Amino acid sequence: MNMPDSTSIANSRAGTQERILANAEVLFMEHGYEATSLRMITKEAGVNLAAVNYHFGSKEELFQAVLTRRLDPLNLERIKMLAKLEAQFGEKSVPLDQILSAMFLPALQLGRDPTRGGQNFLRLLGRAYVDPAPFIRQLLSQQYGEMINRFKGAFAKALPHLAKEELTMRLHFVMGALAYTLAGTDALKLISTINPAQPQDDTLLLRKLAPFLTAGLQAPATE
Amino acid sequence: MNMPDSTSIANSRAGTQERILANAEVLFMEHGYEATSLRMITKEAGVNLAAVNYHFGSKEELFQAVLTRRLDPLNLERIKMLAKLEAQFGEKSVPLDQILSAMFLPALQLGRDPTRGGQNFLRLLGRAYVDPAPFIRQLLSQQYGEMINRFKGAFAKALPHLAKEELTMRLHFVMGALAYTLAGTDALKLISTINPAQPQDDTLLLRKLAPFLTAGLQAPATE
DNA sequence: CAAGAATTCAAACAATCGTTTAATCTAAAC
DNA sequence: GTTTAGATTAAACGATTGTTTGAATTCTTG
Repeated sequence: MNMPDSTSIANSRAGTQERILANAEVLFMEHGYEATSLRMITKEAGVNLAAVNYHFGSKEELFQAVLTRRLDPLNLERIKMLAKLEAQFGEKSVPLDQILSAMFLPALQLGRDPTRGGQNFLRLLGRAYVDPAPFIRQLLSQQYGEMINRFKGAFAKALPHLAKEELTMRLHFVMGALAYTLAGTDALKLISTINPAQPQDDTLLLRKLAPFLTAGLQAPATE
Repeated sequence: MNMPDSTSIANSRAGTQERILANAEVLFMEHGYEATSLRMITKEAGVNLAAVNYHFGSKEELFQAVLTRRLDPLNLERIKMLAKLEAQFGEKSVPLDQILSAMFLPALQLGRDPTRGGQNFLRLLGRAYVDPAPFIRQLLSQQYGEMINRFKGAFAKALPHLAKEELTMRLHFVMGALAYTLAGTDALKLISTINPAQPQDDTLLLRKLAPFLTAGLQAPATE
């Protein structure tokens, strides 16, 4: 009788599933995958311990669900944005800063939107980039594969002076700086003590990153 | 009677301690801190399980020992190299690429030297950069604090057009790209399939990174 | 309302974790 | 050779891990 939302599937299910996902996202971000126990998650979510295995199957599948829920739409958005730019510029190559903005802007918007995970998810993503767990590496490569290849083509067109191998490496550096930037407020404190009183402007960091990477990508090719 | 090496401390001790450190380095790198158990380490090292607690006190202290053993000399070398450059240029600022080389060259040499941990340790270090564990974050900040501040001064002198905050962020990006580059051969495969047959030239990656970062650091300041 | 599927629940599962204990062994000191 | 401190060992500690079970409960469907 009660129908809290308009989904066609059972809604009592959506309630606990959503609570698990939301709390797992935060806890995985704070402590990492291995150091986060299912008991921490279920306790924080206010659901029974067995609920994770019932709804998701295993801890690994839960992590996968946490990641793909946000990552799939994000990467689709990026690809759509790039496609629009490519259509707009036709035969000409899309300018470098606009390619980069197609990568960053969707992530920026997601970071500002708490209903889509916000900053929490971006940090979780940054962590996952360097997690050694094989199932995470495999998950990321299949989640990112298509998006990266599409962008790689656009970059190659915009940077014709670069050999294919060198371009690959530079994209690697771009991803690294991006991942590291997303990964942590903590890490910032390592370099210097940024005024902790002033509210952290997360978008500022990413807006400063784009010019840095643009210049790096445009650097002359090495011999 | 038997004296296998010239250390003044008991040498049977140095044997197991060294075996533990060496194997822990590899395993921590492969699986991360949390996912590596003391039983994996002691079994691989061929020593008793209790040996870790006896010689190092705890798992955390073992990890600390693994890190500082390589990191202390590395950062000292970097500082010494920078000091030499600063003495050479006197009042003038040290050129940007030479500052960067003072950061990278010692790491490069360490990566090529298996007796100092080689590529294994560099990857472990890259992982530690983004590990959420508080004791790792604290350990790194006290290990890196002095070195980073010294280099920050040199960078500020070489890039007078940058506001202090912007410079801090750019150094953050530099560390990110470096950490990510060090962290993984795996991560490379995420971006593109680099010919797996050809033996991976680890130094190539770092030599390509320097021009990229130099250009990024020299980018005009944002408004 | 009754039948049945879907979900939640407390409890226990076997396995593994880091750490500690006390006995055994080694090797140098007197 | 005896003593003594240091190192290694097997075994067990209590706690926690992810997962499973079967009964209790809730919800949807006829």
